[in-house]
Amino acid sequence: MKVHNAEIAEKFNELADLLEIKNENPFRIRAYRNAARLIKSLSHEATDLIKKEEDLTKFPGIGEDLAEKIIIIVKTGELPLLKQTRKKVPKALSDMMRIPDLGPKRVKILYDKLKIRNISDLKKAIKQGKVAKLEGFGEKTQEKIEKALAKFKTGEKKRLKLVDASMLADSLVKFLQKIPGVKEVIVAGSFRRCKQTVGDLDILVTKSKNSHMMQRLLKYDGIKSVVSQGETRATVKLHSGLQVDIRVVPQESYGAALLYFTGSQAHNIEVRKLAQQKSLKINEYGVFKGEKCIAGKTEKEVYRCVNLSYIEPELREDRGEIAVSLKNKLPKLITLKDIKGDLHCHTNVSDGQNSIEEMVRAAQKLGYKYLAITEHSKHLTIANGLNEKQLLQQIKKIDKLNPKLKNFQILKSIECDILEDGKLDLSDDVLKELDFVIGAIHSKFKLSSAKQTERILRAMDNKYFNILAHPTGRLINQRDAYEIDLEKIMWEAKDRGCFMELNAQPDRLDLDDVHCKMAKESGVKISIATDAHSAATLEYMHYGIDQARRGWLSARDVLNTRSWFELKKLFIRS
DNA sequence: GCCGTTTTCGGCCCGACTGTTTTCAGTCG
Repeated sequence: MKVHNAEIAEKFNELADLLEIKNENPFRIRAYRNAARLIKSLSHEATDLIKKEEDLTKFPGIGEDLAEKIIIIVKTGELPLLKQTRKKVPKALSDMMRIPDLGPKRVKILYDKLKIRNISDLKKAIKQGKVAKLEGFGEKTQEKIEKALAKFKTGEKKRLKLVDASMLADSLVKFLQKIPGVKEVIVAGSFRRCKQTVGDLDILVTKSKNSHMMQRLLKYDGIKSVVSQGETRATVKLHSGLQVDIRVVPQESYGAALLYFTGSQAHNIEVRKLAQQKSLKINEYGVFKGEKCIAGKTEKEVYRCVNLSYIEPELREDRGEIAVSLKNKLPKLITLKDIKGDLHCHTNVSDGQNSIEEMVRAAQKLGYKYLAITEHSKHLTIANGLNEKQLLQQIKKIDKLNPKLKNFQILKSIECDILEDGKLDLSDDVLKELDFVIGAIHSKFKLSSAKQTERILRAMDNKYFNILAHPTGRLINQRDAYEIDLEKIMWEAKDRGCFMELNAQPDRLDLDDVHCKMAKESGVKISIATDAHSAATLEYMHYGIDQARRGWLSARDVLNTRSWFELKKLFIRS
């Protein structure tokens, strides 16, 4: 069985939890956590790197010992040190640390004094009022834990999709901006870094001295409860369950605060380490030389203090951006303005809502030069997929429409099903009449990785195949990616002159950021496409751009930053 | 456990808020 990066990371994280409860050296614990984070963010499976005998110690934070441990996990699926540690500290204590207000210290006290080994022990002890009597706990803490327990379910905390968080953020930001004395309001955190999902919102506010922003904030009708509230910081929960942290900072600290609250935490730590090396100190109020503040108004000047060129928020994940920025070699990231057209959308001929004409008008309004109409093919009956005859009719219709358009081209295409054996759903006789062909998997998601990979490679063997749509098939928070060897597919796509899609539907975002970077490294160009099923959703393009930027993509890495004239040549396979 | 114009030891990012304290530890981001 192949061990995935996420499983390796999980083992290191659990080990870190247990060692923390054992009160071990905090820096050793941090090393395990750093390693877990690093492994999760790798664009390659550790299993594959080890197979290729690559030296894992080249990654920052991985030394001889951790490299050896990763190899053991990959080879045996086990981490001996973790097994031993579980004998001294029960695994369930690590789960208990997920409960708010319970950290390693309190979990240890509960375990030592009350023999609490799991959640149900904890519930019992609270009922008997034993927890409140423990040193360092008290009535209020017991009450808080009791409340948290009522909601606590094991497993990952649900993160909101960026599109959903966006609606909640917009409305709150508008409310804050109307409060007298409030100057700037910006959502920082993972939202500003455009992560595909966000766990909470971090909102940064600057205001005049006499503004009673914090008091007025509590009048916002979206707030369900107040977790904490001070002069410069408040934490509230919205009715949707989303937690919001609001921080007030002085105007002169705006840049330093924005940098700090944008994160990621790992990125900030690296920046601060650089400062430390230069005997500077960076906190959310500025850059300090001794007592003296030497920068802080803008993010750019904070970065400059430690010899870094400005790093776009989407890159701040500690995935190598610091080292590249030191050399001033960061890529110029793609922007929405670079996009010249959309290469994937549906009309009411298959399962879309609008006519071709309506879709075209919407695309022109967005300033595009072309729009590809890509209906489903016949195998996808549920979506009114087209057969050969129907597709030929649509081709004719588009040929009639095109001469009437000024400075705009409708492209003839199809989102053709890839059948289980890797054949395409429509005959070559019709496919050859199209400007290009998108291939997609809409069935048999459960094939083995080897079979699914082979299926896609066979489809790409067809010389009319150009772009692989939503390559992993995942739906955020709903459906996992199907098992495929994406790295192999990318190399083979490059070989055949095929391309990958970044599907910009907010619940797909497929390829994701890490895979985009992998594609860039493989030399495969990407089509950022909305897969719009209505005129309005052609505007989802920016969600794709967000992830592309997180994947380090420049305009040249993306197909549809090109004119149709230039693009046409890339679609002709030799 | 990692790392090195402090290179094999001795450091390792930094501050706000809460509750339980009476000056601070724990948790969180």
